[in-house]
Amino acid sequence: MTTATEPLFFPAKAGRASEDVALQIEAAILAGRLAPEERLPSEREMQQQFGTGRGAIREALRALKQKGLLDIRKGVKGGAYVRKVGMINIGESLALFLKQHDVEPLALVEFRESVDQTLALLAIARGSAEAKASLVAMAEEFEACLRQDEPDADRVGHLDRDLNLALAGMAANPIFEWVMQALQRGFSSHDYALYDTPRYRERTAANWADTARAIADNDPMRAASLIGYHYAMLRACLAERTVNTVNSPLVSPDDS
Amino acid sequence: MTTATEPLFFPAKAGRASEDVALQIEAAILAGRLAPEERLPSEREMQQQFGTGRGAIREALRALKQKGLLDIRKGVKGGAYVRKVGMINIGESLALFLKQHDVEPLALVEFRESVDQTLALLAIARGSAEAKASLVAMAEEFEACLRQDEPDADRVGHLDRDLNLALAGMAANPIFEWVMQALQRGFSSHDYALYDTPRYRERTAANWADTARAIADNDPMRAASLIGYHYAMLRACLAERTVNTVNSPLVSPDDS
DNA sequence: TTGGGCAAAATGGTCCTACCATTTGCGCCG
DNA sequence: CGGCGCAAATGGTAGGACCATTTTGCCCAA
Repeated sequence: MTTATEPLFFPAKAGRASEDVALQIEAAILAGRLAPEERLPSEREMQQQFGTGRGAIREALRALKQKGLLDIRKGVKGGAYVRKVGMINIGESLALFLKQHDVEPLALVEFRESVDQTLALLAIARGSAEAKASLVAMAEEFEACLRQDEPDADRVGHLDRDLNLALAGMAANPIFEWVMQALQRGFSSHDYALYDTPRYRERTAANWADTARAIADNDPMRAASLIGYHYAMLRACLAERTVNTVNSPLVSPDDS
Repeated sequence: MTTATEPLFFPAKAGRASEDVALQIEAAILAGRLAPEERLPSEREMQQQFGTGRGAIREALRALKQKGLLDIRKGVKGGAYVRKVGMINIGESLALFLKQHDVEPLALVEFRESVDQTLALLAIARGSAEAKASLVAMAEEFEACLRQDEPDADRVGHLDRDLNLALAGMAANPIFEWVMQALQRGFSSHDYALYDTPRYRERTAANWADTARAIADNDPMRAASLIGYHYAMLRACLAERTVNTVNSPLVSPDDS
């Protein structure tokens, strides 16, 4: 508490001033010296603290914003705010990857099946009774929603997403959550295909509910079997719409 | 071929000029209008094509560089070059995530074991005979390297990385390669712990070689068992260095 | 007293201009 | 013929001015 106005930033320099600035700010964030939701000094202030031009500051902030660490607002009370979350903008990286390589849907399905199988095991082993009950409730709500003649596509997508994330959360492993979060954007559009096809819709919904119950009942083999069935259906469904959707958007970047 | 000097970029826009510029360039890259290794116009040229100031151009380029789409060089013949690679800066995202949440190493181990098990199955099923032979050769070279009294840490790290990526490549699924690529940075530092401990070193090397042979012999159960053993050792090794390294760097960002 | 609207201040967004640093390549000189 | 250095191209930085947006609060009117 000796110095209330700790410098926090050193005058930086080395030809790559902007990178230096970015590194210092990032370090301050990761070290916790800048808490989430906290506001950084204004550009004109930092320009003096760093002893550099405003352009360098702006480029550093732009990079950190792109990196997902900052949130920049205009107007008085504006400025750079430290972003709280972490999982964000990962999905964007995967979306970019999918766009550049236009990877076939089956590869995505395959990967997700692998993750889901492990996830089910971990969820059974570590999920609390409440979490398991909640998962079953969600799955049954999902089932009810899909049984309707006119399912609300938005709601279906949301419930499906929540189900997957709930399952990932029960595994008590942040990496799985991270990957799941990243994958959501990329494959949700394919999952929708499953729900759009009436023939698969009911079976898929019932299967989800059965899977949730198997997890709640601590029956790993049954859960694995049901998950396998889910993806078998998804593969079949995708096979049916072979070259039908030649150039579907696949993923939609939302730059909010 | 009607217009040799296709405009390629529209003059744009008010308010969010830099974002607009970034979007146009990104779109041009993803649409293939800008090929990898191709060089964009100089900042001073683009500043005219876009009808904007140079600062806006620079901020856009900075964002795209951070995004992993561009590579910027100085001097004459310098400028912005479209990056060829695909796996881009995913690893950086994960490294950031690990730093922010300081996730325990065991979570990482757990996830990678899950991925590796699937990877081995896919490699057996899809890997060509040449690829399998190559994997065995690499594993044996790795083993030889680790048997030395004074293993070259750099070389060990490189070989370990190449082994993992080779395995991922044999799965013929870009997503697995993508994830593996992402995990390398965050994980390698822990793997090194295994190789630094003499007691585990030889066993680990031999185990890698055995695993490669099991894959080459199309023996999935044996491969699975060996992989399990690898991670059992890694867990034990990590357990031994419990709170010893309280605040180790874990991952080191290299902004080359 | 209270409500609404307007003005001022803070702050990011942009443009401009000049200059510095680095890299490449060409031409000059030995 | 060859090496060395200078000039041009280009990104990197500095500083200043102005615009756009948003918040705050003041002032006037009902």
